[in-house]
Amino acid sequence: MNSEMNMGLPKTYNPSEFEDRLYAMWTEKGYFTPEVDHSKEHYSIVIPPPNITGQLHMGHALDNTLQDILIRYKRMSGYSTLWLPGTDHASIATEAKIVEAMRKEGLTKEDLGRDGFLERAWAWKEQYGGRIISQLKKMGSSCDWTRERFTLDEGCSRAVRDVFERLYKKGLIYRGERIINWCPHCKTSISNAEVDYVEQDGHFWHIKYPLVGGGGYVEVATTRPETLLGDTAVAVNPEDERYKDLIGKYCVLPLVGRRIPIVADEHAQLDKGTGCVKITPAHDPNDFEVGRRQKLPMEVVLTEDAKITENYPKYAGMDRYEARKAILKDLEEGGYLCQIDNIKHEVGTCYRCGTTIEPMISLQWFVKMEPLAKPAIEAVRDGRIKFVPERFDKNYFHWMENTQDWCISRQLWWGHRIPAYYCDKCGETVVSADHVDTCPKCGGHMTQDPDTLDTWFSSALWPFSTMGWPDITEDLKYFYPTNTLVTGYDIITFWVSRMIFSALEYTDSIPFDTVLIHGLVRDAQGRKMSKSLGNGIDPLEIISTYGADALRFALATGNSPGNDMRFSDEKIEAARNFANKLWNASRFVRMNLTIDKVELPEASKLAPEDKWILCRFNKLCAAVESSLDKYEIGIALSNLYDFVWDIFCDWYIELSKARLADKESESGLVAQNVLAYVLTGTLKLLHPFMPFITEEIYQALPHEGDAESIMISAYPKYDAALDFETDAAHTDKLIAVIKAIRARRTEMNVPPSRKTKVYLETKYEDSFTPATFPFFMRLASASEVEVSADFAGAISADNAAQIVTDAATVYLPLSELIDTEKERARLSKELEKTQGEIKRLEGKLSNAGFVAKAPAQVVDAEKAKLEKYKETLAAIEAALAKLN
RNA sequence: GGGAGCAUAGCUCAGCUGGGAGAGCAUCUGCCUUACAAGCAGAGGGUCAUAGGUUCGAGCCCUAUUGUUCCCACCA
Repeated sequence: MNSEMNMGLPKTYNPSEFEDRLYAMWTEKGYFTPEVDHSKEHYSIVIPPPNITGQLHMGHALDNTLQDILIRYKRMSGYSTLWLPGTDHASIATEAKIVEAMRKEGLTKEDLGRDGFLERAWAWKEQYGGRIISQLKKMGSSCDWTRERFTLDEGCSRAVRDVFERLYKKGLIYRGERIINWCPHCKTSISNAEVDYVEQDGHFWHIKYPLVGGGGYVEVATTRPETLLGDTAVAVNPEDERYKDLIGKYCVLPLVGRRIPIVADEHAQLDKGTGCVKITPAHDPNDFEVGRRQKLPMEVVLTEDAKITENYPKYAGMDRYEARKAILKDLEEGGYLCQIDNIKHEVGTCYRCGTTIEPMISLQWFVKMEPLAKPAIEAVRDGRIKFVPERFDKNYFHWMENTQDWCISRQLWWGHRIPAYYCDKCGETVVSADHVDTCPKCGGHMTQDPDTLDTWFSSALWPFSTMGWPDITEDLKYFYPTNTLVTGYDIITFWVSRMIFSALEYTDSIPFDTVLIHGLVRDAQGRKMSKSLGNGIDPLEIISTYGADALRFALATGNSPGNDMRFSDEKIEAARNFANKLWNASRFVRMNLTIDKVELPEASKLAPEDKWILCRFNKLCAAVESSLDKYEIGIALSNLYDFVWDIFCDWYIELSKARLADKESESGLVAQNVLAYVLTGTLKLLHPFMPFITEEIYQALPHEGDAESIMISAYPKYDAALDFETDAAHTDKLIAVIKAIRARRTEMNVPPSRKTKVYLETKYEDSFTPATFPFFMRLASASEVEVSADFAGAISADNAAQIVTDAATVYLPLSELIDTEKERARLSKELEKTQGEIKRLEGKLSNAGFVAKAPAQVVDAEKAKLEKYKETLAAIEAALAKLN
């Protein structure tokens, strides 16, 4: 074939040559931007907005591959499809990054001031915030970039202020002094969800607190001895007989000398430690509660950078760990330290920086969760929102049912500033979405709260804030609620649950109906990919060496919802090989096409193998659709893989070659049309998974009368007219016989170059018409073929290998290679095996319980199997008889 | 302490509502058969973790056990 015939398809598959070009073409044509078309159903997804600080990693690659598959599938299936992209301002992460960069220049936040800092932050966002977006484009993500949003843009900010005001007025947002998780490194509060508990080695220090007035001591134990400075009581359980007499008495706090009461509180457990607990209300969440119940004073001993306060001059200014050492030394010298245990315990750390968090008493803003959680639980319980796989709803329920009030204020500058204003003069608090300058009460000047909101507060509004809410825009009316949310199980609590209660509260609607959960992408050894391990695989490098389609294929194949997956070189190579296979099969088809318009010939003109491939293709359409509708993306893709490789390439293309020898003949033209029809359809089915290669090939194939781009063509559907099941059975028999011949020849070490005559003894002569003879010559090394219902002794069994299949008995005249004894042994073995099967089936069918209780179609299938085995048995017996 | 997942071929994993186990890679054998050696044709390899149970029938459902991973929880 010369190269002009091969328009648009170079000999080697080189994805980097066309991927960017096609993406630019799609964008230019505006295919990613949907119409608000009320005659169509909508399908929408909002992207989990990546952090502007982020670089594309395998997690994003997987998440976006899955979303793009769904979006492209729905788009081709006739929905008006919106995939709304954007990025997250990521308050802590971004601020930390900028502060770090400033530190290198010798600058602090305070040096720049709030406005100066924000200016710098925005400049940083302009410079780097788009990086991840361009990386998403390399993946082929068909997001509507004309609708791109940012959690800190004007619209999202307005939604945030609006929600804050509403919740405040409803009493669902309040400000109060609570124990919060404080990160001494980030110097901000963080929510409970942002605390990671990691196991660490630690100690249990047992300390004696002498009783006032002598008469001994109480022994308490702690993992954080430095908090001793803040103790304002010792608690014992009211039921504890050992300490009954001590309740109401006082002990002396070692090193400090403060008199502290011994109180009775449920918090102290009888069977734990000594039964006495030191109470530090300002630095421990439990103790805080005890302090409230017992009306204990609160003693703050740590500053916001976790140093001891001025109140304790001996330790003032020491870091918490320095202070711990110093205090332990002093305790020991004072004879207060009585025992040290080594323990492993879970220590709370900041999920961003890993610093051990410090529980602190602090004035913060909170969202009251209980009233919001209730309807959110209900929405999942009654099935309006579905998790895929379902088991993740347990996670969700557990979190929602036990969630505590959400601390939303952060001591950061980069983020949504809290829309609360305090009067400088009278102290009045006003919460308002609009800026407030003067106090409505006294006319004094009002100052806005300096704090900003938790990043997740704005992410929680993402599905509707991005569509213009609180305005009721056309987009909101048409595309909201969205359909599918695709995300990893690691952010169900952070994000998914908060979107659900937010949407229900503010928009009176669910935000999406399905949450598709995927797992983590791990490395080849199954380890989490992480910066510190340095085992991360860069998706962009994978794209540049193997192509985006291969990456997408590797991530989607064999991936089942909710499960982690491993990524390895073998996997990506297998994916690339598949792309290459598809490429070459397409080249074959393209170079054999003389037609410039593809039309499926009428059924009467189709050869059996045409009907066979059409029938298989048709079933594939049904299987892919049903898998995709169930979010079984991995299964859909493996069906496609098998079809392309085993069915289309290994069999149909090979079978078509005989007729393509004369392309202009009627049968040659039929073959061309069927080849092109099935290939085009297969490309369409594959397009959501591998958008680039399918488009590139589609453009090289004739597609007159079809869409100008594969991405806006119609997704192939099951078509009853193509269900040629009975005709396809002929080709199934043909394939079975060819395979049996090949296997036998290999077993007997007959080289492919040695052609043999094939004698086919069969009662299915319809399946083995002379039109099938060339297949035996091409695919089974046949020199010629003869078919008969019964060769009746015309062939000597001593001179021919006998191959028994349920469709035919084949004789291969290979006289000098025949060892009668071996033949007999082989046939006897097959006989035995077949008899075993028959016995098993007969047993099953004579089982009254089976026949009575199994579904009729199962029983019928078993009966049919039995008949087949009986036929095979007869054929083997005949073959054996001939050996004698 | 509570909850969940996983355990299937040498490796990595599929296996949909129960009807005699599959793929990729690896291994072995033979092929440059003009789309593809990133390929073609064959082959070997599994008491589906263990023990019970339900069922006519269990990789699949139930119970327990073992190993493993993860999530949640304020254990002084």
